[in-house]
Amino acid sequence: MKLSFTEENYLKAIYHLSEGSEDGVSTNAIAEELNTKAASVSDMIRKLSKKKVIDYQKYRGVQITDSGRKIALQVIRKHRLWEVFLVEKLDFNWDEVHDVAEQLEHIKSPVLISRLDEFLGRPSMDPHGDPIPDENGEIKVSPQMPLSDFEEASLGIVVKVPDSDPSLLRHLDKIGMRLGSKIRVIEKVEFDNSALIAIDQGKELYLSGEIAKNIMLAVK
Amino acid sequence: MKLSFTEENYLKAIYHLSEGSEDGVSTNAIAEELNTKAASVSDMIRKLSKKKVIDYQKYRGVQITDSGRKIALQVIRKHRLWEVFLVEKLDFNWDEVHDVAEQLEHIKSPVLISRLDEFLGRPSMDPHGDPIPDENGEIKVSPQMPLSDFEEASLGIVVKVPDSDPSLLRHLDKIGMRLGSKIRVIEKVEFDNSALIAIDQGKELYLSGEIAKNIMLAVK
DNA sequence: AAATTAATTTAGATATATCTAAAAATATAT
DNA sequence: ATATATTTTTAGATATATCTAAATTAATTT
Repeated sequence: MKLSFTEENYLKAIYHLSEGSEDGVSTNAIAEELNTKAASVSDMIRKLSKKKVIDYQKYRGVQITDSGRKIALQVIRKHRLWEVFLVEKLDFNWDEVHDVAEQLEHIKSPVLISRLDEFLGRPSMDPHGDPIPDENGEIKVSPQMPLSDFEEASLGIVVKVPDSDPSLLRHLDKIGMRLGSKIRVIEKVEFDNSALIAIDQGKELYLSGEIAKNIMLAVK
Repeated sequence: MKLSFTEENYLKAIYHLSEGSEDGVSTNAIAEELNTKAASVSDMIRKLSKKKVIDYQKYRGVQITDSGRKIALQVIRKHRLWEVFLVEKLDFNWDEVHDVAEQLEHIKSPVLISRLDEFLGRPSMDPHGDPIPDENGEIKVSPQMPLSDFEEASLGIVVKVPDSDPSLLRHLDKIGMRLGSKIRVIEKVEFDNSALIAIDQGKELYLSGEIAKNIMLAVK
């Protein structure tokens, strides 16, 4: 199945919009996501439906099919692998990679992506902490544990912080730690369970054991 | 100046076709190069002419302008840098890279290519021995001629092979000839223009005149 | 349930790309 | 130099994409 650049983008948008809900995706939602008009979406929907990558009944929204989901996940896989390449190999900042990856994700080559994956050391997540689907479209939810359980010299990405405690969140904000932040645990202090960490390859600082217990990291 | 994928391909074709000759490039030649019809070429020519990347007078062929050449050379630069990446980093064979590079060359990003160039160690030629233009479109050339023009008992180094013909590249791979291979021309057969050569001071073998014409050697 | 509002589709308009066939211009041969 | 052949352009056809505006369907309110 060969899809155009635009068709792939529609499919990706539909995939993202259907995540977390069983309902069909509305025409208007797709139009908004892709900065286009509902009429254009209607046209494209009929086209994608004919290719069996979505299910569609008039006025009822669309559902992505298994084959459509597989394609969308391959595009997402490519996008995220390229992001890893840009950040790890070409020293892009993670806020600079999106637009380029948006182009690179549409390159068609049977071997390119598997070679790139290997070259990058088969990473499990992109620079923002999002998981990278495998060749079959499977997403492994990466194992995660509190920062306090990490060994010295290990890496993790912030995936969860307690949302119930404003004073903690304010502090995290102040030290520049947010969801997706890359954490390197440099040293663990036995005395008080505090830890010396580096955030996003930047400044080093000590974190109390109390805080470290409350920050969930995905193992990298 | 922002050109579409297709416009860039036209410009690249016109650049290649005008190399080595002062005459304008004919509509038919462009059509053949791009596997399209003369009528379509006429349309595109008017479009590119309006953008001042080519000069054009009806029925008189086209000449690439300085600004057009600059754009073409940037596309070529991108193509060749990506080829280096594919071969050096992703272990592609040099006969596998052309189609992928053909896609990658159209990725638009101000920083991507300079970062890639740096990552690859600012290479001066691609895996086929073609020179890589710099950011300003300058090409550094070394004196070279086809193997078929070499005298008996002369030496050369493989610097270029056509990147468009996988069957030739596969054959060269099989006989152990690659970029940088040291070639000694032992004997030239007048009858069919074939040549007896030695590769890297190793085994001797005959090369047809057809192949010899397509292999560029730097004079040693 | 009827009326109103919102969402979606359809119809038709506009723009673009690329083709075939015919016309026009140029090149070549006698 | 004229006739013939070739190349190139133009005109018109077809296909595609995307928009606006109108029509239709569904959802919400009263």
